[in-house]
Amino acid sequence: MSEYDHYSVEKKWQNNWEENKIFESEECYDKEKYYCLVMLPYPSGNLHMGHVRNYTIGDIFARFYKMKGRNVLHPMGWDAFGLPAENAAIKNRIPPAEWTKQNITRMKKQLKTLGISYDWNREVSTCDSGYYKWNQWFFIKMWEKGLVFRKTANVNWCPSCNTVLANEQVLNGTCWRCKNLTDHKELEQWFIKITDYADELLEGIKQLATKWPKQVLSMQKNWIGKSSGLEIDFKLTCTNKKLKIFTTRPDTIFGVAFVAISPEHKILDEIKFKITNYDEAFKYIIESKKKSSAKGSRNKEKTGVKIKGISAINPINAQQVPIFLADYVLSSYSSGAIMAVPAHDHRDWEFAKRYSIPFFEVIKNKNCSSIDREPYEGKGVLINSGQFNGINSNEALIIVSNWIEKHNLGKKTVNFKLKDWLISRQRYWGTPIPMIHCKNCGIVPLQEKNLPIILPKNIGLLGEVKSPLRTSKIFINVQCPKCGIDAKRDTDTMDTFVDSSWYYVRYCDAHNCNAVFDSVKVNYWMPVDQYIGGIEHACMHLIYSRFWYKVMRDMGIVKNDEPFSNLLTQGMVTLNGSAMSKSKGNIVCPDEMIQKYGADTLRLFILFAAPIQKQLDWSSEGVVGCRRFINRIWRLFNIIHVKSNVPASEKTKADILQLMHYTIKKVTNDIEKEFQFNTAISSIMELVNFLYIYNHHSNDDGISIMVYKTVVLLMSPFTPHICEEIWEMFGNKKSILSCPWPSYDRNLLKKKFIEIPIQINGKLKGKTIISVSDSENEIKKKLIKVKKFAEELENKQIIKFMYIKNKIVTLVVK
RNA sequence: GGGCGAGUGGCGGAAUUUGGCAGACGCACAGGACUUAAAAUCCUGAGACUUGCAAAAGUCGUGAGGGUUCAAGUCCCUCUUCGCCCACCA
Repeated sequence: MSEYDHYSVEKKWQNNWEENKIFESEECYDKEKYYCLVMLPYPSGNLHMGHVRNYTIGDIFARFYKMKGRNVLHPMGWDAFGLPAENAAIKNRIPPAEWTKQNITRMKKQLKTLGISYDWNREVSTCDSGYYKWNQWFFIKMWEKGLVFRKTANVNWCPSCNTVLANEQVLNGTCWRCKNLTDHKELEQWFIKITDYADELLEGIKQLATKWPKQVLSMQKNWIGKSSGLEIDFKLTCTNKKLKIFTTRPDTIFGVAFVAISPEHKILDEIKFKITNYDEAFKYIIESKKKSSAKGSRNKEKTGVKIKGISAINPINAQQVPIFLADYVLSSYSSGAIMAVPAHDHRDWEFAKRYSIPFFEVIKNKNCSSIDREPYEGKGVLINSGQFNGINSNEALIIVSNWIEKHNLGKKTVNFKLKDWLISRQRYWGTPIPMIHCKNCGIVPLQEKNLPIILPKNIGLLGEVKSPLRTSKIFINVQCPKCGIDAKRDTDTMDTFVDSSWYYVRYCDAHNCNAVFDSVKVNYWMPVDQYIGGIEHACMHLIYSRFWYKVMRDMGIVKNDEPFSNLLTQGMVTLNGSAMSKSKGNIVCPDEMIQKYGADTLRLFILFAAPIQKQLDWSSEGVVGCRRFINRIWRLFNIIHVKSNVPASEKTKADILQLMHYTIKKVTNDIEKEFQFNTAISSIMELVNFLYIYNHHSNDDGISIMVYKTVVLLMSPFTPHICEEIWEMFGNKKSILSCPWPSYDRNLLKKKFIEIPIQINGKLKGKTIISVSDSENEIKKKLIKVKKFAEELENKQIIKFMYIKNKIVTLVVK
């Protein structure tokens, strides 16, 4: 038999699968389903090793569950809108649509050479009008429900991408895509009211507790950032205006030393005539604005300015306290103002120290450390707190809150860090927003029958232009659907995260022209049984999708509360420790590997090299080992038919059968429960190694062939091409995918004889073979007969003899 | 500063669920067989140190230190280093 020729075998089976439509899911709703989904890629032009890892993982699940008899849905599509296409267009003068299409064609071809089992019938591309029509449809539905709204706000602005960004898309003050520093701008924009679902998004985390990675859940929890507290009105002197502050520590209210407000606080305009040092304050406002948008906005140095001529009145005891403008108070969180209690909050403490503001303690510190040296942020008994003295913090939280509410001075509230989702973008390559601005009627949504609004093709993209759609007169000018007068279309496009917030339901009914999808189909396939992707989407895509699904549920078009039952986040593939990216030019392209070693080898290697949740630093060094293993499997086909003239002993036979059943169990469990593909593969390697030895020493081909077939079946999700080929060589006419996944016999899992270690005084002194049915006494008798241990125990007194069943014998001697 | 996770041979990693032979499997390495030779393949070796011609024996060993236990990579305490995420959220 010749050396394994991966090129022709892989080509053969890829064609065979396509011709026989092996990967198409059945429209058979009484069969148990399995929906396996990988995060859809952006068609950047080339597959990199991160993609290979991601899609191979998905393929293992898809093929495994198919063999387990499930009706598997394993679709693929393209997150095709977005800025890189536009940038490429500006740079190379290729229309974004064309550039995107070329890239999709190329990447699809690459995916096929990897042998991933996608049902290409359900392919979606978010830049197709047949897809984005439904973005527009959702937008209008949400507008009708009040979930889409327009407001003027201080929004994040990326000067390099020339567009606004959602909160989630600003990472450490930089743009999530281009990594440039972002700015703030006061602009009127489209928002989605994701905050309406903040509580439910948080609650839902409990439901996902064991099925999503902890890290993702804690990131989401942190991002949603719920905190319960009290909103309190502080009256101001010299005016009848009130200032709302938010606190989670009402128990410290007697310790308020000052009130701090954000320099961007709106009340400043209303009270400016009362401020005697307005010039100074105004200067500070301008400066802090500059600082916050400048580089390194996360400076820890707290600065502020005391407002003169006006003070705040603590409602609990009518004490007057000074008001400070302070840059450490966020304008975007709650009311943008706080009551500062330096004795019990480290930020207020730092500020008070810096500006020499006097303060005193109101919670007794158990550790007796002085508040002059550090603030005490723990709980304790109230002191210096008038009628509340002697009460415990936890009780005081409730009592003070009730007191404030009873006297109409404020109310209990809940605050979230989560902000409404800003979804308009001043870019071209995205879904046009289906709204019309009419002088008479205001904002008017398009009628459903007029959807989609097609994104016009002939737009001159010269860069630097904000909202390129403005330049198209044909696009902009329209008649108002309500009153008929000349009106203008909205020229912004939607954030591309809208596209990916619901694509997983579209796959269930990918080409429906009449509705976003047929609920019967969606209710069969959803939720996704296994979702796979990178952790970088923990707080963007994965929150948006959960939100969108809940909206669809409330629209009555889907059931359930959560879209993704199980989530697996694979680690990044890096090169010399840094992420692969086009701009760094350190992308390792899979094509070369596939050509040299074959897709099976590459798939096997990328799973074997490291646990999938961990980062994998790329090195092609171990690849040969995987290729060797594939060759060993290939060669076995001939070897098992060559009979040796030595009969196998009963023990050897029992051993190989035991190992085979153990391996089936191990591989099944590793795929199904543990997501540990590296150990699944190594256990198959052990079985193969043993099979080589067994076959060498035995004339029994029946067992060899049975074990070999099992190996091929177990390997087939990992290395499908070679396994199909061998399967066919055994005379099978149907794809190996139609063969049931091997099962194991519990009775054969256990060995009859095992080798166990013997410890004396905690040190390993030797090993002995025992029968699993031996009792402690039997073992004791056997052991004393062994010369070595007898010598070891000479002149010594056995204090303790322990036999831990089938694990260890341990002696304590003196 | 807060949260999550991790530290095991020359390297990737296994064993942590339920305390019980640390280093599975693979890479790289060394020796051997086959070959005119090479590649490929097959066999053998290998944590470190000490003693020994050798067979072998002993000591140490999972980031550091301490504890519980007959027994700790695994459990408890203290510390440390690294990675990721969030970061003045009152």
